Amino acid sequence: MPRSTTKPPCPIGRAVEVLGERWTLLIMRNATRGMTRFEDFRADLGIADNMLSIRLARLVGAGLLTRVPYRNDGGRTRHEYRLTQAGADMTPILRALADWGAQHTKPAEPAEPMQFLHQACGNHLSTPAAYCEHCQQPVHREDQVWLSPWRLRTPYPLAEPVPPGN
Amino acid sequence: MPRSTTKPPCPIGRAVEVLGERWTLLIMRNATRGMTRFEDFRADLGIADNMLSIRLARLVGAGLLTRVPYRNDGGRTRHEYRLTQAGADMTPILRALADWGAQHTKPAEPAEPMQFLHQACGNHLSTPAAYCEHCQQPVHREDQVWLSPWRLRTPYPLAEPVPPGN
DNA sequence: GAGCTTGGCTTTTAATTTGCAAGTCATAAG
DNA sequence: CTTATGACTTGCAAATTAAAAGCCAAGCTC
Repeated sequence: MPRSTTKPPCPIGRAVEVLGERWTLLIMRNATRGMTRFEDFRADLGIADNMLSIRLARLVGAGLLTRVPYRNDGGRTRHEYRLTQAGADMTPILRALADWGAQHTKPAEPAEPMQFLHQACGNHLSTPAAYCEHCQQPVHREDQVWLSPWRLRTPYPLAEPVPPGN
Repeated sequence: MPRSTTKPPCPIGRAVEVLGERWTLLIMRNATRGMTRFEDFRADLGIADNMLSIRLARLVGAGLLTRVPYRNDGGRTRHEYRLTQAGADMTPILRALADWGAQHTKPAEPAEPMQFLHQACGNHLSTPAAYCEHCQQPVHREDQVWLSPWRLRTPYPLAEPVPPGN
């Protein structure tokens, strides 16, 4: 993988460089759920153990996870992998993936849907929508523009989807 | 890639099955920016053309993009790749990736930051936070719980990050 | 009007990544 | 004493990705 332009100016591209390898998002999902141990990741994901080693090392190197000793086996110290702040900050990404997956894909076997709840009251947390503080209102997709100054000095609208009927 | 459990009960896992291959997120980012043509994707991403063929075909098959004819070259019809509704619904994922990338990674060369604006007024759109309609307030990470019924019948809190000082 | 370029691919072959199996080392369990 | 567990590492096969070349029709170049 000769990453021609590493560390591109686009933050989405940079996020994908760190998070876009196979297994990485699933490891971070499990870590967010509270999983910390090598063997638990291996068993839950069904990932090959050498791959898991490499992925965990990369995530530690990238600062999303950190190795915390939890037992001393004679000469060898056992570590668990805990989220750093950068790792914890992935929750909005995971939430967005979950919402998309729930809306646009179906499980092989019917399953109860995943839910996101407010601990205090137990009610559902609403899907986060873009919000304009200035206008004090939510803004939907077709009313937002993006600005990527390294490509274009002016804001551009998002591509409109083709209407359902062809 | 012997995907042992395809179409898992977890919507994050299902989203990753569709979106998690190399290049896919970047193709969808560019499509969201209005890119539609094979040659433009190829040139912008630096992806090998055979890979691009395969990825576009998979995205069309998965219903995120659709092929729309735009020219008839004698025997051959040229198509462009346009977003479907499912593809357009990826904006929150891209937004979340951009926010994370902006906060936790740095470009090789300093660059003006990417911005998300309200077309009507030109002001910034705030980062979407989880919101509890019932309590009428935003809910931060440590006050939310997730429920994944196929794993556990009770809601679980999200893992806390280790504090910065080791 | 012969030749070059463009757009969108497909095919072949090479490099890289992933997966599987086995090995290691030290403590714990039976 | 034997087996199991946890967290790896190493070696090799299988799958995925990349690089390169080829194709085909239209359009443009001189």
